[in-house]
Amino acid sequence: MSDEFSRPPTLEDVAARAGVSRALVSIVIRGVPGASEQTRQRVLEIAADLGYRPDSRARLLAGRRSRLLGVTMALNNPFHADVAEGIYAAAEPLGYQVVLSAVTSTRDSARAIETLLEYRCEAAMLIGALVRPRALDELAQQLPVVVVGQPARSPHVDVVRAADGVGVRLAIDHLVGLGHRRIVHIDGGKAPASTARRNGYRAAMQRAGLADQIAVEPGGDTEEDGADAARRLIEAGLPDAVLSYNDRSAVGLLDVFVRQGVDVPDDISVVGYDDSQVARLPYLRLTTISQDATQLAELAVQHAVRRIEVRSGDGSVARPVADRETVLAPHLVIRATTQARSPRTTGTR
Amino acid sequence: MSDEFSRPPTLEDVAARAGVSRALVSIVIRGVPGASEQTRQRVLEIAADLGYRPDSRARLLAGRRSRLLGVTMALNNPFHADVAEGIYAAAEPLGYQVVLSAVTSTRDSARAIETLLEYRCEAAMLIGALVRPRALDELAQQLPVVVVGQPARSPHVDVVRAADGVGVRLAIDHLVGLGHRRIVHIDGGKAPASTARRNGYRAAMQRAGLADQIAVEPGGDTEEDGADAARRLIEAGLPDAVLSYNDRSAVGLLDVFVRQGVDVPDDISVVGYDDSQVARLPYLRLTTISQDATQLAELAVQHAVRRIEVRSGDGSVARPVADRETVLAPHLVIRATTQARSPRTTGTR
DNA sequence: GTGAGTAGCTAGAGCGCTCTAGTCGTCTTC
DNA sequence: GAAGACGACTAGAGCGCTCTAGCTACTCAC
Repeated sequence: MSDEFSRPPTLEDVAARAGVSRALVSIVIRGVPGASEQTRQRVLEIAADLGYRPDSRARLLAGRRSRLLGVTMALNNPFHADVAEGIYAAAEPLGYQVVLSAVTSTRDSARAIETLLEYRCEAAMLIGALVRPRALDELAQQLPVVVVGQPARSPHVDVVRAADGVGVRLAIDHLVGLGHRRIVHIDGGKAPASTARRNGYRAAMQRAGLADQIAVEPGGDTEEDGADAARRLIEAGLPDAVLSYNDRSAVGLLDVFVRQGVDVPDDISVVGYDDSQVARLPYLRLTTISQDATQLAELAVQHAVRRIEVRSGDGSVARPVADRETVLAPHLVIRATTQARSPRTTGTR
Repeated sequence: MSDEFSRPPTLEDVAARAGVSRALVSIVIRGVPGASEQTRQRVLEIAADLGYRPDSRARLLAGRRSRLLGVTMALNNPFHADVAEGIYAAAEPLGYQVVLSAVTSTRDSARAIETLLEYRCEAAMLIGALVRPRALDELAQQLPVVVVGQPARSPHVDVVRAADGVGVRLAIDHLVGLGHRRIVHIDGGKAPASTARRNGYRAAMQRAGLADQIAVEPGGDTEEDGADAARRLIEAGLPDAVLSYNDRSAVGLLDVFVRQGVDVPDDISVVGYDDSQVARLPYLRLTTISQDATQLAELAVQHAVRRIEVRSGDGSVARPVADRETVLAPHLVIRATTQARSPRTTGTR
């Protein structure tokens, strides 16, 4: 009873039981060629019988490569969670393992990154990284770095993100196609991508011949910001449609509209941004712009792996290294909050 | 340029530069006694200068203990995220590091647990574990296991969770105190804790002398389930108040109520369960029952550490081991969706 | 002056793996 | 039948740390 949990078996134990060398067991366990089918079976059986489980600390230490992909993320951010899920899914088929290091209120990103370095990850993937450019550069000197979901200043890191301008234009074109002309943009304020989205909105309106209709309403990235904007909009007279900085803000808009008797989409069309979980809620069904977290994740893993392999490849003839930055085209997800301007004349599809 | 990222410095490198032994540098880096203040400073300086960073793989392998706490969680679950944050916060002061292993759509809990074992964690903490009792028992034979947020069948694992019966009673007592009598429970269907909450509801109603008012409306754990229930409620005639299985279901209820012109809380009071992020949204302000993820996390870490230390302590005189299960009392969070039955006579506080 | 105690340091044996450089026996090839 | 190739296996040197045991020089009590 005092030995409730005994020391886990090692390669040595398996080797002894099988009457072969440690090295051979290692070969069998790793599934590499170099053992006869017969011994392979026997060793595998004994290993299973003993409950042998490779010790990843030792394995990592002894191997010349760790095949570890470090990922930092904010635990409470659903978008980060989606990307992280995608990274797991994309990394395993390529033979890489993922080390998650969370950024929380008691654990800043510097600490999270430190952990990745201590584990000797081969690359660091920073989701929505809140890292100072200087620190980013410094990190990039130690291992390949991929920033996911945001632009980054540093020329030494890879970036995988969605094109804000394109996303906004998709939304505007959709609304214009539905016959709307007075399309207001609810701004994101100080939030990361808001400048890009605001500029994208202006350009898209201009392109649609609606330069005279350009109207940016101050906002932010929370539901409350959206709700405030909605109240001002109602007071000032409703436009045809609204393009919100993000889904959260759009949810605030919708809430106020519903409570004030403004029907969406009969009275006004609303488009969000992000295609977060909330946009898909059956009672919300928000039309929005999707950043496709899964694809972002896939590309981010590709970037990371490419950098790793360039680095470990022979340095003599430098392989052509692809672009530092991959910008994805977001796409429009049409749900129930947008509709043609005058249902009577245009029909609702 | 071919050596863009050079091999990170080791203890050996620092020792050579400082003209001392590896062991002494180790002593300094770990901050344990055994070095003079003078050498300590010098070594630390050189280490910083070289950019030395301990290799956790080697450290883990060499030490007799890993001081690692393994945590499995569903990445996209906000409640899990809250608990994980709490675990990080509680573990570090005790000198334990956290290894996160995510459960995703491409990575089941067995795989997640496997990873924890390969890292030789000293305990496994399973948040909202979807693990078969048999597998749980098997796991518990290998290391201490703490299940967080859910009851568990196995007598060999620790459990830290909130008391559903108490939570429901708090909600009912609150509503009764506000003068409500016709209080309907929207059921959770097949969801984990729904039986406990349903029974708690019945008991609490009985206790309040409202046995004749007991009414359980079928539901589930999503917004849609809540919305369906709301529609049926409106058709059948509104009760005084509703206690929902969880916040998500309550959000569905609120949405339908608002759209149908039912005023909350004037016409009906609504109480959710979980105190998830959504309940706190400024435009929702849902009265709900909080499970206090932070405290759950703290207690879970305490359980884990206690088991670890009992195990590593001398097995001769078994230390008294506390209860396997800690059940926390949830508490009521009063927000804007509950109100006294008749504001005119009772006042709203 | 001797022995004990102590602070500050080092040597060296692991930890559980991977990987290189073999060895040994059997099969081909001309 | 000698040379070479190949498949199956082993020995042993690390990987970068921690930890025990021991060594040296210095202090102090008696």
